[in-house]
Amino acid sequence: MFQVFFTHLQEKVVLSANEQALIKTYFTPKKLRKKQYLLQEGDVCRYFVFVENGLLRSYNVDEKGNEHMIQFAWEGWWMGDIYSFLSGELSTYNIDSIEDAELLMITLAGFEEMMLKVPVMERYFRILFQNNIISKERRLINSISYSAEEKYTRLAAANPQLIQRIPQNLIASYLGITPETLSRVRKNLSNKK
Amino acid sequence: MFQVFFTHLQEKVVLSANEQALIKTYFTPKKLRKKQYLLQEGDVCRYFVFVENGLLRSYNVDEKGNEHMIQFAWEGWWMGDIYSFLSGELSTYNIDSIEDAELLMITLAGFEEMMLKVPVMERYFRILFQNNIISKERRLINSISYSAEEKYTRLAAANPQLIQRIPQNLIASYLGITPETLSRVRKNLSNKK
DNA sequence: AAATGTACTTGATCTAGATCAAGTGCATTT
DNA sequence: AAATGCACTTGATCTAGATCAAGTACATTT
Repeated sequence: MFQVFFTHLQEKVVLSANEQALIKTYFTPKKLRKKQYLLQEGDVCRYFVFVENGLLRSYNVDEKGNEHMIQFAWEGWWMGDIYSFLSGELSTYNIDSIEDAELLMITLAGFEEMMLKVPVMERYFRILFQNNIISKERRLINSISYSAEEKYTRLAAANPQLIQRIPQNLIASYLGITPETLSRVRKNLSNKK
Repeated sequence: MFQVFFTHLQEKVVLSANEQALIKTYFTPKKLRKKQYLLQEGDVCRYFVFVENGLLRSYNVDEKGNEHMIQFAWEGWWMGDIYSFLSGELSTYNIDSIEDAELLMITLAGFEEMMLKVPVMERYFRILFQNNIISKERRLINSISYSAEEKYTRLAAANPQLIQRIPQNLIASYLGITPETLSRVRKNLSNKK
């Protein structure tokens, strides 16, 4: 259950057996079936979760009922509404699973205590967040700078696994375009070849 | 020269006088005149910089010559191309100053050594990056979910200082809309009142 | 196996925002 | 003080992508 987790941690920091054992105690495993919610808007995000396997998504729903994909997370990724998690404010996010998933969950109290007891986790999260900023910044540049077709081809180039694994209508939403436009963009690209 | 800097640090972590003295040694002060470059595309981003005062911007320039604002940074903010800084790869970013600025610069070697010598800086940057993720995620949601008018009003609500301090054409670029559209949006909003 | 639902495609139309173009008012340079 | 150059505005037109609508193909439920 902690296999992917510790593999992922050890890619960024070195952990002793003692530290690993201690870290484990802060997490609660949880299984989530396809389509089940982990968080619904209006609730507080009480857990920051690591995905051992499976696939989750987070999204907002606007006044017209349209979903806007914020993030996808599969094996080795973290998921949550960090703002709500840290501040205790109500979340506007929905989080549910696209595929059956196994998760490791930590509360805010656990998160904070773990940092004090296992200081190397400060380093781990510093590096994790650092990388996250880089990818969010890229997505942002993509979003403000390019046409629908370019957004898609750049995403496909930077993140081919995402294209294979995520349904097309969710990719469209992730890019901020309609499913119809994405369908036409793809048709267009396949004709070009 | 380090006033804003240590005030900012102490908002997030506690530092002894010794730690402060040691931290200082890793930074080089620099003054940057209005319109001067700190980084040009094609160069490697050798410094991560803290803005003591003044105002910087980072942006990409696309094939058509259009600028796309990535970030603004004034007193108390950090600026750089984190990806290029950490990886040593060439940057696509340009960074220059909108207002005369005083900066504190650290190299990658300095950054890494500082983390080892003053471990509480891991915590500082973890918290800094954490907050940065929250604001980038908001900007991203704004970008994929809303109309030009909504993008502007939401930015103005979340970040009124930005509206006051940044020229309108740069705000337009930051939002991913044209200056003409932003001008019309503002006219429209002032008529509504 | 039938029925229902959902993802995706394709076509027709509409519209928000881009583009192009000209004009105004400041600020900076000479 | 004149001249040059931006930032911003306003108008006219164009277009990429949204919306609306219908049809097809799987997948899931009953």
